[in-house]
Parts: sequence; structure tokens; C-alpha cells
Amino acid sequence: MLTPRKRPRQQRSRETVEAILEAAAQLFQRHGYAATTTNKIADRAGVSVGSLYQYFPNKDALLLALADLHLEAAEREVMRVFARFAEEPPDLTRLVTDLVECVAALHADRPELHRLLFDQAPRTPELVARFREAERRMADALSVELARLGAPDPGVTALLAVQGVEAQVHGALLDDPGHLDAIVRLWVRALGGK
Amino acid sequence: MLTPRKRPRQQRSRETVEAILEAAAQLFQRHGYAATTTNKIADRAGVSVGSLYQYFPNKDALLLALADLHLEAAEREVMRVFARFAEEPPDLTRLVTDLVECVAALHADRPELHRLLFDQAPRTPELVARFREAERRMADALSVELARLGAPDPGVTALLAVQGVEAQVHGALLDDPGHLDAIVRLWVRALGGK
DNA sequence: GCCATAATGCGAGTAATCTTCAGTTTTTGG
DNA sequence: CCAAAAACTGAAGATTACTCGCATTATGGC
Repeated sequence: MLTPRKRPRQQRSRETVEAILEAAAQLFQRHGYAATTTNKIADRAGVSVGSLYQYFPNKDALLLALADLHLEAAEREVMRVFARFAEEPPDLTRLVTDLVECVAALHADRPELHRLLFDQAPRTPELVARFREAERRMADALSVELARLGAPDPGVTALLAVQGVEAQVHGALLDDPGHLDAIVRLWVRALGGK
Repeated sequence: MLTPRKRPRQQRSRETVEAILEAAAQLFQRHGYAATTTNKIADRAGVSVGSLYQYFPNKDALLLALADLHLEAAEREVMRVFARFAEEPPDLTRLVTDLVECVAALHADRPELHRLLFDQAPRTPELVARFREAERRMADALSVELARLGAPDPGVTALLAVQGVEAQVHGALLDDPGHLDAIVRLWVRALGGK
């Protein structure tokens, strides 16, 4: 069970949950997952451990909640890129460029939290599932654009692109941000219909 | 510190280390990382916890050791594919096909252990570093082939290909193994020089 | 074979930490 | 104003990673 055991109903408890998540994010970022105790999180949030466990059944649930927030934000951003393109004439190079830039920005923003969630922390099956669902939704949106561009096999290709770009951008930002250009060129070639 | 604090010098202790790793692999696979205690590992290995901690400074070190073994094996297999191609005339389609098949086979073999190491387990910086080093070496080998094939920008492209294929195959084996063909076609297009 | 030394093995105990729960305080709605 | 629900508390229980002083086994020179 990784979902809240109790829903906050009153304003007071909603603020408590907020404070707990904020404290968790800060401490996880600063000291890592393993080194952060639930008692310290409760302390920093200004509540007792008991309150924490009223809304989060265990430590992993805190991580999952943070991951959900982060994933939601990421998905929103990517979808905005697609929305912009839906009303314009197709342009593969610009689509790929904007997408890669968007993904890079998502990785670069709050890098500690990002790496915490996707590198360092134990990935529960639940977390992995959430991640793949978001991936799937983004791929579906991309698929529409690819079809418009006449790319071959848009359905599968879109999913492969989402997965590939994610992994490559992740690597590029650790290795050499200069690679970002190469990623764009690679995908323009891969998706260029002819 | 994640490296052994003491090297096994005698035959007896080498067997102990062997038994501990075997027990760890089995229990991690069966019950997951968090649910496996170091005491249970020692029990199953037929030694005491003290002995375990003589060769592994902490629980994470067990994981790192297993990951190293797995990574070494994987790298060997991929390198064998390249070695085969080095003495033949260039053939992009066959190269990509063989590579994707090889990576897929690596993922399909002992899938629980694989998912333990790369999904579920906490990725220590050390583990991430090992993984990226192996990636780098495989990319360098691929780069030679890409240059022979006249692919553009072989150095960077090879790294992107290794990262991309890894992520895509990983996804395909969870989603739909039928995607493997699509991965091959995608990369043939992306790497096809002209 | 003998023995000093090094290597290995042992496992109860310690400290840290997650999680619970019985009881208190605060809020809500009639 | 008050009963019931919601929220909060924090000491105590339970689990578990890891230590350390000591016992056992192997090694290599004589």
C-alpha cells in the first residue's frame, strides 16, 4: 500500500500534508533518501511522526508522492510543446528541437530532486508503473504529430522516440551538454520519412 | 566505501565470498532488496553475519558486486558482436539486428536479477558510474564500426545509440517484444549514412 | 612435526530507525 | 453548546544494519 491511508479533509490537514511533502523534498535532496529519517521530516514539517504516518503509510510513499508531482509537471510541459505544434504546419526539425530542449529543461530544473527520484531512490514497482504510463501518454501525443509528418509506423516509433530521447538527454546532461545538438540531428534523421 | 574491506586470500574465504554472493542473488531476486536482511543472506550462505561484513562493508556493496558481475558479462557479449563484425565487410542492417538481439537476450536472461539491479534497487553513485563506464566502452567499440559504415559523427552517435537501444529494448521487453523489429528499423534509418 | 603469525569465522549485542497506537486536542455541523 | 469526527501527539515496540572481542583454522619457516 503506497497510497495515503487517510485523505486530508480539513484545511488544517491539507496544510500538514503540504508541509510534510515540502520537508521531505528538501531533506531528501540535501541528504539523500536513505539518510533522511521520517522523524526528521516530521520535525522539519513542524508535526509529529504520527501525523506523517496518518497520510503516508511508509517512507516510500513520500517518494512516490513527490515523483507523481514531478511527473505531472513534466508531462504538462511536454504536452504544451505538442499543443503548440498541433495548430501549425508540420516541421520535423523544429518539433524535435523543441522536444529535446523541453526534456533537457525538465532535467536541468531541480536536478537534485530529479536525480533523487530517478537515479538514487529505490524504484518501487508502483513508481515504475507511473513512469511508464506518463511515457505512454506522451508517446500517444507525439504519434499524432509523426503521422502528420508522414513518419513510418508512428505508433511504435513515437514510443521509441520518447524512451530514447529521455535516456539520451539524461546521459548528455551528465556527460556533455554539447551532445544535445547531436541528439536532435539523430532524431531528425531517424524520423525523416523519406 | 563500497569495496571489500578485506580481500579473500585463502581458498576457504574465496568460497565464503562466493556463497555469500550466490545467497544474496537468490534472496534479492526472491524477496526484493529491502526485504532481504544481511542476516538471512549469511544464514543461507552458511556463514555468520560477521563473515559477511568482513568482505562487504555494507548491504549496498553486495548489490554493487552483483551488478559488476552482471555488467561484465553483458559487456563481454556485446563486444563479441563487434568482434565478429570487425573482420567482415560492413553491413549496417546486420550489425543493428545482431546488436538489438544481443541486448534483448541480455535483458531476457535472468530477468529478475536484471530488474533488481536496474529498476528496483537504490542506485548508488558508484553503481551509476560503473554502468556509464561500461556504456562508454561499448560506445567506443560501436564508434569504430559506424566510422567504417560512413555514419555521420560516429563518436557521439555511437554513445547515443547505446543509450537509446538500451532504454528501448528495456521498454520493449516489458511492453511488447514485437517492438524489437521496429527498433532495428529505426536505427537503420538513423544510422544509414546517406 | 611444531609453532608463531596471519587469516578467517563467529554471533550476541548495539544503535539507529521505521512504524504503531492509545490517548489528547481541535474542528465541524446540527 | 456539544457530540462526533478529524487531526495530532510522541513514547514505546519491532526490525535490522552493523560491530567487536574472541575462537578457530590455515600458512610457512624451522
